[in-house]
Amino acid sequence: MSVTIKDVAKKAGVSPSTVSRVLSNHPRISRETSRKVKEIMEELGYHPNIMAKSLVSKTTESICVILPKPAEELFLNLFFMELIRGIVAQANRAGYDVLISSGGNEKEEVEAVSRLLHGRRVDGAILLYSRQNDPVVEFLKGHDYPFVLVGRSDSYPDLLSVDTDNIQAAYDATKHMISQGHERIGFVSGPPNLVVSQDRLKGYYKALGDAGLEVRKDWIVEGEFLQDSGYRAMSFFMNLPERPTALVIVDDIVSFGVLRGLHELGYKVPEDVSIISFNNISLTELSTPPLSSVDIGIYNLGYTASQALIQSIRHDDKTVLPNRYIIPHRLMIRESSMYSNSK
Amino acid sequence: MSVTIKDVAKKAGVSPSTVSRVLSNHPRISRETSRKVKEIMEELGYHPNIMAKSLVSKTTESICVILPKPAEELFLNLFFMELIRGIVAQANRAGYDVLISSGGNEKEEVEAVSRLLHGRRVDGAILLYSRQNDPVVEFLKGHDYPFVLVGRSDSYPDLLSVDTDNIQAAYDATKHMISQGHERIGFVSGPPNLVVSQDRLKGYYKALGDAGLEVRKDWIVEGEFLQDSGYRAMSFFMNLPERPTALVIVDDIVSFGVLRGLHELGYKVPEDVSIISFNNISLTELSTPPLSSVDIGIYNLGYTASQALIQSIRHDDKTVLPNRYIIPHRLMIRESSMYSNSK
DNA sequence: TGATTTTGTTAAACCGTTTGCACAATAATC
DNA sequence: GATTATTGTGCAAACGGTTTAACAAAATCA
Repeated sequence: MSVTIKDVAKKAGVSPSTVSRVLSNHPRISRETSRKVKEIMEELGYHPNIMAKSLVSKTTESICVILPKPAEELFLNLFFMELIRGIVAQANRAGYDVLISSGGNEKEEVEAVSRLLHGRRVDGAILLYSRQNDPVVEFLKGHDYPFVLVGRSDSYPDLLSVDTDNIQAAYDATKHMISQGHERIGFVSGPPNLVVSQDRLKGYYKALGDAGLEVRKDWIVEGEFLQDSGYRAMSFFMNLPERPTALVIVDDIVSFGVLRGLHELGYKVPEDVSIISFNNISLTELSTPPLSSVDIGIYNLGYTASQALIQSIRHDDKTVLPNRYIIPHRLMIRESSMYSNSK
Repeated sequence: MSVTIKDVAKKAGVSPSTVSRVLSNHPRISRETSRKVKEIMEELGYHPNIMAKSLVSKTTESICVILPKPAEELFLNLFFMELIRGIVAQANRAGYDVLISSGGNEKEEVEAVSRLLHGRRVDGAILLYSRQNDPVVEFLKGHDYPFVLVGRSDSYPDLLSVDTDNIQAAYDATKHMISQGHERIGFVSGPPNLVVSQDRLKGYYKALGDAGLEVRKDWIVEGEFLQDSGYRAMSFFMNLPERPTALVIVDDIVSFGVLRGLHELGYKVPEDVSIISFNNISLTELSTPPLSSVDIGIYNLGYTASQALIQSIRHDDKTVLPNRYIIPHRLMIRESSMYSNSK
C-alpha cells in the first residue's frame, strides 16, 4: 500500500537499516549513499510511519492539552484559544504535535488523560488553570508523567508551572492610578478563595502602602468573574458618601459591568471614574471607552508552557531545570484611565 | 517497563492472542477466560499501547484540525474555540483524539498536513473556514484522504462540508425587523468577495422583496469584519437625508462599531435605530444594549463536522453518505431590536 | 458410533521502524 | 608490511500489538 522503508531500501539497493540511518543522519553513512537514498525517497514519495517509529523509540513527540470542563464563563474561550495558539506554535516548532482533550467532568478527564499517557499516545500534558486538589494533577504526579501547570501555580508550588506575577501586576496597575493623581482608589476583586484574587488584592495594598495612601475597606468589593459583579460593585461605590475616583478591577469582564453601570447612571469614564483591569482580552479595545488593562501575555504563557514541558520531557536528569516560569506583564493604557486627576 | 499484553497472558496462563481477543470482544472467547483475563488486566494495570495497535490496524483513531494562520481578526478566536470544543466533544465521544495543527503560512500548513496524514498519524482532517483554492484542500483531495470543510462550502460544492444556511439566516433576521414594523432597513455587509457576505445580502434582498419593500442601494454598505467598518457605515447612514430605522449587520463585531458610533452621536438603540447581526459570539450579551444576533450554532458546527468526518473515515463504501450538512440557526432577540416601529 | 460441525485456544507471521552487534573494506599507525 | 582504528553497511532482534491458519476438544448429527 503505502511506501515503506523497505521499498526505498530495495530500490536503492541497500538494507532497510541503512535507509533508517539516512533518515536520522547517522554519522557513519557515506555522503554518496545518503544522497542516493534521499533521491529515491523523494522519487517514491516516502514518508516515515510515525506510529512505527514511536513504537520502538517509546516516544511520541506529542503532548496534550487538557481543557477545563465546559467554561461557564464563556469569555474564557478567548483565554484558552490564545493559550492554545501559543502552545501549538511552540510545540510545532519543536517538532511536537498537540492533542486537545476535554472531559465532561473530573472523572472523564482523568480517564482521558490516563488513556493518552498510559496508552503512550502522548509524552506529557499541559493543564490549564487547574483547580486545587485536581485529580488529574494527582494522577500525573502519581505516575511520574511530565506535565506543566498554566496558572494557579501557588496551589502546587513544587510542580512545573507557568504563571503571572499577579501581585506585581496589581501593584503596577494601582501605581499607574496613583501616578495619574488619584488618591481615592477602589478595588473590585474576584472570588476570595482564588489565589489570583488574593494576589491582585495584595499588590493593590502594597501600592497604596508604598504611596502612603490609606486603605479603606469600603473601597474593596468582592465578586465573581462576571459582568454582573462589576455592575453591583459599581452601584455600591457610587452610593458611598465618599466615592473613589479610580478603580482597579480584577478582570476585564467585570470592568464591562462597571462601564455599563456608570454609563447608565450618566457618569463619564475616565473623567468621573478612571478604570483599569486585568488580562487584556481582545475586547478591551472594543469597549466604550477603550479599557486600560494589564496584558498578562496569554500567548506567551502558552508558548512558555509548551517549551517548559518539552524541555522536561527531553530532560536527561543531568542538570536541573527551573520549575517555575513567570511571564512578564505590561500595562496597556487606553482611554479609560487617561485622565489626570488634579485635585 | 510498562505492562504489555504478554505480561497479562503469562499471568493469566493463556496466549497473547487470547488476551488480544478478549480486548476486542472476539466472539469465540469463553465467558470464563474473558473474565479471568480482564481481572488480570485490572490487577496489573494494563493499558493497550495505542501505537502498536495502530501500527498493525493501520488506523489511528484520531483526526486533526487545521487552524487557519494567525487570525488578524482577534475575535475569530471565540469562533474557533467554540468550534474546537464541539469537535473535541464529539470526537472523544466516538473514541477519537483530536490533534491541533497550524502553520505560519500556506506552505507550512501543507507540510504539517502532509506529515500527519502521510505519516499515518491521523485518519482525517477538519479544515476551518478555508479560503478558495486552498492548497491544503488540493493536497487532501489529491491523496484521497478523508476530510471535512467547516464553512465556505460553496467554494467546493462537491466536498464533504458543514455550513450555515446564510441566505435563510439573513432572510430571517431581516424578516424580524420587518415584523417589528420597520420599512427602512439598511444592511452592513462584509467583503464582497466572500461567499458569506454575498449570501447574507441575498437573504436580505429576498426578505425585502417578499415584503414588497424597496431595495435602496444607498442603504447597503460594504466593509470588513472589523469594528471600524461598522463605525464608518454608521456615519454614512446617519448623514443620509433619509435614514434607515433598522440595520441588519453581517457580523457582531461590526455591530460593535455601529453601536459605538451611535452612542457617540447621541442616538439611542433600539429607539432611534434597531440592530441585529450575525454569529452571536459570546460578547453580544455584554454590549450596551445587548445585541440581537443570529446564532449559527458554532459548537454544533464543530460537533457535526467531527461526526461527519469520523463517519466518512469508517465508511465502507457500501452506502452513500450525505456530503453537505446545514446547521440550523436561530434568532436571539435582545434589547437592540426590541422596539416596535409604529410609523 | 463414527463423521461432521462448532468452540476455544495457540503458534507464528506481520505491521514499519530502530539499533546493537558483526563484519568487511579502507585508512592510519608504527 | 603487519597491526590497529576507522568507516560504511547489513543482519536480526526488538517494540507491542493483531490476525490467519491450524488444531484439539467438545458438541451435534445421522
